[in-house]
Amino acid sequence: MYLQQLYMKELEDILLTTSEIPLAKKTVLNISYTGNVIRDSISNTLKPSDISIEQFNVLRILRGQKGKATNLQDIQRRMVSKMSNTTRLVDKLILKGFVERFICKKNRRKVEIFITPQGLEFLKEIDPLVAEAETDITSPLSEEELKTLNNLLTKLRN
Amino acid sequence: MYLQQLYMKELEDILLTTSEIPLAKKTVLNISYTGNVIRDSISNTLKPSDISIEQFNVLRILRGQKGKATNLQDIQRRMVSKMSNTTRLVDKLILKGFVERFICKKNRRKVEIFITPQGLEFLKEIDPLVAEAETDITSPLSEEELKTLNNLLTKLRN
DNA sequence: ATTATACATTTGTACCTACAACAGTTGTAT
DNA sequence: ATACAACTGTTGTAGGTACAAATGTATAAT
Repeated sequence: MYLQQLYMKELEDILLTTSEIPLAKKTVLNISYTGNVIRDSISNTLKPSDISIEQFNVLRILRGQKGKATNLQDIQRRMVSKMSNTTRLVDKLILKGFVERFICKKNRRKVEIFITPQGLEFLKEIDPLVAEAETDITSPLSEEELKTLNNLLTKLRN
Repeated sequence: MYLQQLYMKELEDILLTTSEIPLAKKTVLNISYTGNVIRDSISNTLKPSDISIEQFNVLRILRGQKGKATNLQDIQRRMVSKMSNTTRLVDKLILKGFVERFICKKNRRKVEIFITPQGLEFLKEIDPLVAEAETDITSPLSEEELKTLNNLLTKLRN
């Protein structure tokens, strides 16, 4: 806790200096840092449930398919962070009983992945916890500010 | 390339929907995703020099010390992302000859870490590349917009 | 002086990411 | 029909992250 506070304080200070650091560098740092803070927060929320953010995201994507077959490429396309290895992530979800994997009959190169009832049940339990964390994270900003922030981030990515 | 574009397009679509997703969830997703995009960009910039973002950040911190001794805690405090293991990062920088490590004589629990002339030379070469990437990333936004973005992110973190 | 406590770093383990090499499958062009 | 290229997923390796336990050192309490 002590270390964490010191560390935050130091970076906060850097990010508050209007000058000194070029604006471009400062912005890049600020987004990266905020992203990490958010990641940590969500990660802590999920920790008691013994699941990583990555596994959680895959599960949510599968639920979104509503029973339709999903192959690895589909999953990768929908992920927030690039996934060079969805294979091994799915392996772990299979071990937990949250997911099933079959070879696609129409195209044997593909694998079809489904969420199990246990997977759905699990998601149902942690969804509200994550939603709470999300509103908690964004609570310092008004609705108007959040909209502006979203617009600026989207514009930044072109 | 093909996959990458599809993937981006899909998330971009999600982030452009004004409704459907709660604003808090959308914002969290947007910041995380933008952070990843930035990370990838910087990472690609550093790739030809065979150094990771993390190692690069440690080197920059050491340079900032201007020859003063730096221990592991100091480094951790200044890092953008939490570092549960600076020891092994430093190990790799030592192997590359960019850094030296000594046991602190005043307090033998501590280690003192210094950047070597080769480390400084290396930084000098890649600094402009990184700066260019940073201005490139932020180029879609005006100076005013960047300032607003920084303020909103800082406010979000309280 | 001895013991307990805090500190600074290292080490071990499990998981994730990036990249490259590989293997099996499919589609296609001749 | 065969050869070749493209597709889909798996596996191996190197680095990074999070957490907990271990090691060695310094400081405080008694």
